Amino acid sequence: MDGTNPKLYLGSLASEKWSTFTSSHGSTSNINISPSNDLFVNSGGFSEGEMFHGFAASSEVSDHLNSGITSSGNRINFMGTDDRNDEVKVDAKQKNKNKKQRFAFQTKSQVDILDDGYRWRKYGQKTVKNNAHPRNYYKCTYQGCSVKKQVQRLDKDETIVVTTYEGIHTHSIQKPSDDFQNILSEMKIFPTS
DNA sequence: CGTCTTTGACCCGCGC
DNA sequence: GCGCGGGTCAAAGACG
Repeated sequence: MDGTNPKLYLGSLASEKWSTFTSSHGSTSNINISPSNDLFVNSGGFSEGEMFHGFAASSEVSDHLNSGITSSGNRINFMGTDDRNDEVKVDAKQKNKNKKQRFAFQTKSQVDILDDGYRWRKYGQKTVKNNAHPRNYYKCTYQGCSVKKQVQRLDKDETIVVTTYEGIHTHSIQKPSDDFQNILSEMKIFPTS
């Protein structure tokens, strides 16, 4: 529409230091973050055949993600969604609880909310630790659909908005957004070197 | 009026 | 068990 449209962020966050994520056991980690600066995905990936905002949860995507994770034993490198630098521990119990599908990405944008074609109702706002900017909570307004999303700016770089989706929509999109489709189509998943 | 936002209260898991 | 951090509820208000 105009110059305020969100743009895919292709900056240099990947060069920043990584944190260490330690799970109490094996393979399916709670947080799987691609080191690429424009996209990160967490919570165990997607199931075959599911669609998420035009992202096919294909094995191809999963493979890319898996190959993008440096894993040795229980240790997985990631870059925190909330800019934490500390060590985070997650046990098996918590992992099973957090089984919801999660999907997050960063955009460089002046506006917090980007039109993704769905209707959202804001139901909360919280100030989070170590971040001057509040986190906003939204829920899909479609009846029976319980998809949520969180929107938050990075503390270090307030031009960057982190949007985290949780869940899979039980319905089709009502008002397709060309802007958002463009963003998705520009996204790439880079394997870790 | 219907719809969405604001905002303090409430709740809950976790670490000390 | 208590406090903290983070997620949600819901009453009241804003706005078309």
